[in-house]
Amino acid sequence: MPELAEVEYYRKQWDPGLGARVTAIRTNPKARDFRECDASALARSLKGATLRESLTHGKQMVFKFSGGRWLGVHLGMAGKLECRKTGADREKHDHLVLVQKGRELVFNDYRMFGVIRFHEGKGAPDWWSDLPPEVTDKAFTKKRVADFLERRGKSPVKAILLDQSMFPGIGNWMADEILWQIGIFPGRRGANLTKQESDAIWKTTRTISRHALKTIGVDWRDPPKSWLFKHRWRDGNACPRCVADLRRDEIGGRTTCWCPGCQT
DNA sequence: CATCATGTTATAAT
DNA sequence: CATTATAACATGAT
Repeated sequence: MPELAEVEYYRKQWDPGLGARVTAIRTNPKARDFRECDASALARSLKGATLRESLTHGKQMVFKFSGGRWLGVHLGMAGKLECRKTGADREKHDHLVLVQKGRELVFNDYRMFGVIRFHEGKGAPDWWSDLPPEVTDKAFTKKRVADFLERRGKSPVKAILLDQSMFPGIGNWMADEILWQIGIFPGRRGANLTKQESDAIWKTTRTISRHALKTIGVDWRDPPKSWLFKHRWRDGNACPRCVADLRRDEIGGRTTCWCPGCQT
């Protein structure tokens, strides 16, 4: 479910635990989410540590603890973070629970496409420090986007927008929204886009990301009704901007919603 | 029972 | 070798 704004929303769910010690850990070490780290070593190390800070980067999150302990969380397709009061019911797919006084910080992920990472050491781990510039950052430039469209020239632009090495945090709904707002058909090949279209992808990626962070990212509030967002779920829904009915097709390996009237 | 889901990646194909 | 397409992952909703 989560793209960059949803990830920001979930990051904040653990804010009540900032400044507090972790008194105990519960893990489900068999969960696929632990395929990149040792769940029992993580549990041993985090017990007694204090949660200091949390950050997002695209779809990635990191929770920093006292003693140079770094907990990485990727929500995959169905992961979520919750803060529950002590004594709340345990749920079926709670795979990591950080117990604090009066509360529990829970990672729940029924599909187990998420990833938990852990690092102990002074500096940031590679999985955090080696990430590409965020799309809202100054370092995310028109030129980087233009060069990338060229390099991925044979791919449909929809697939290019989903590539996390250039567009960290962009997912299926945001990619559709970007192309719909500009009026580009998602199946167009990267190399066939004009300079104007490339610049528009750069700009619209940033405006949509910023707006989503200010709405969904704050309190799961819907983005503006004028966006494709709320209209994209059923084939045949009317385009909010023209008379055409929206279509859903598999483009770039993912179900894609687009408007045959607006996107060419 | 078959299909689909806001994600990533190992492997196959070009 | 570099890039692109496909299958697989695990579970639940429709």
